[in-house]
Amino acid sequence: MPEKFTPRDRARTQTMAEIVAIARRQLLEQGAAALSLRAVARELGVVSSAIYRYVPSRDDLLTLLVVDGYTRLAEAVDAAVLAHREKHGVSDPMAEFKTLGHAVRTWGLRDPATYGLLFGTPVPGYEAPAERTNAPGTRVVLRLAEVLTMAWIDGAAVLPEGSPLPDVLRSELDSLAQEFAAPPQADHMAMLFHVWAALFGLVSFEVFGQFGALNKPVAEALFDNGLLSIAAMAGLK
Amino acid sequence: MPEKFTPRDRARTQTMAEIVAIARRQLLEQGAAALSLRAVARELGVVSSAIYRYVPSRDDLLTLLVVDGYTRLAEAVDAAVLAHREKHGVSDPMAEFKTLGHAVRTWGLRDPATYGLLFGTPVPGYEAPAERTNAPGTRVVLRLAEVLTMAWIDGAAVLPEGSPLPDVLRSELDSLAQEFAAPPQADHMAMLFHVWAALFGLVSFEVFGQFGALNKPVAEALFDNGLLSIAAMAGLK
DNA sequence: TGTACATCAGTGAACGCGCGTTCACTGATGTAC
DNA sequence: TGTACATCAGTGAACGCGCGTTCACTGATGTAC
Repeated sequence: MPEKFTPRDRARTQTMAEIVAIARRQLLEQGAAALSLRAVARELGVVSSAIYRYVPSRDDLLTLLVVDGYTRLAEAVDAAVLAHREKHGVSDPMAEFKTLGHAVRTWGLRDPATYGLLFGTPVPGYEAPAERTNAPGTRVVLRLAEVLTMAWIDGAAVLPEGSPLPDVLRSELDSLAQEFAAPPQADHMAMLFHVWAALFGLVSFEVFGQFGALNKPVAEALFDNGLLSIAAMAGLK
Repeated sequence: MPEKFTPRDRARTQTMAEIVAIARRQLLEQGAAALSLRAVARELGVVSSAIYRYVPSRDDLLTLLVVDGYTRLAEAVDAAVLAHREKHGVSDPMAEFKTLGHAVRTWGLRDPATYGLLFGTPVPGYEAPAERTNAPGTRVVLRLAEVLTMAWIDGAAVLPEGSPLPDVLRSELDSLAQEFAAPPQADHMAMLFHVWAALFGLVSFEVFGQFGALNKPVAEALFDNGLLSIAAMAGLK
């Protein structure tokens, strides 16, 4: 049974895409809490009730934006990392890590509202449905895990030794490690978390304006230097 | 000219405090964007226009909350660090750093809404007035700077060497270092930033629920382990 | 100490606004025979 | 290929709601003489 796409079908998917695009722009201009179906309808050039043909509720529109945001971020990151591999091979994990980090930062600065929706203050009264959100939401950590794991496995990075993990934590991380395919030990999982959090901490401070006014080249150099320190924390040189 | 406090004066300061407390609770329940003067007035048991005797506008109420939040956080951090010094003397910078970190985390988890107001997505359309916000907003970094600097100076911590900072960054950080009294070099300033960002990245992920559901002892152990890694990044052992 | 006036907290009505969502409807597009 | 029916996008009116802010007011509290 070959699927047929009628003009109506095509119009529908196009309208859906337009709705998401409009919502994204409004998010950027006024924040998640101010996102309104009526405003989207208005900009779409359609009466306010018509929007319900496409989106069942305001919360659903938010979910659409969340999924779209995670996906775009992951695609930006993947594209950057894979392009780097294309060019230089897989031999330089430090460069890959920096590429990944800069991709996150660039994306966040370009679309701070969506970045905030994904990594900032939760929207009050809204909880993203895990079954739609988990898969796209974990793509970046998984890529990060891949980069670090390859380095740890082939010896390009050596985890600095610290005090051993407490047992509760160790067992929890060991079972979590299964899902991540690669990192061999709980210590690696813990470090992965810390690197992840530190990276997004750096980006969040800049995107949310916590640093105050730094001019662009300075901010960029500071971030780059931060990536070096974080990499060193993970034993990457 | 001795100041007299009439009953009216006392009533006023008390009402002001009550307004801030109510606003803080509403922030917690519904988020910054939903904070409304009318709702505060309602809960205060007063007609909606009466609130204007105390707060000139909604934005001003937000500023009050921001200042109050920074101040309470700084006081929690200072109290924890100073209590630690009281007990153990000043000789253990690693313990002081961990104390500081845990104080930030505990405070953030206890009042996630205010934490989000200070360190999360900016409230759309609102910009905190720097002249009221800067002083309380920098207290925690300054304390962090103090802890790290003491360690760097007396040799308890040694900054790992990395590639030299680019010139733009170095000169910017050198001039910034003046304001911070202590860290002798631009490299220290850069590391201070990274530690600061990494610490708040860790806390933000947990407060904002990015980690998903971890039970309490696990989350705590993971955080504690993260602090160790961050400290190591700064050369603290 | 007592009185006249000024200050201030709180009232109640009103303004104009935008929101999410429902509903019965019209007319165009698609489908089955 | 032509017709009858079903599906769907979009309309327009309406619902009940909460918001920030202004204004003229009343009555209690504070201050100066």
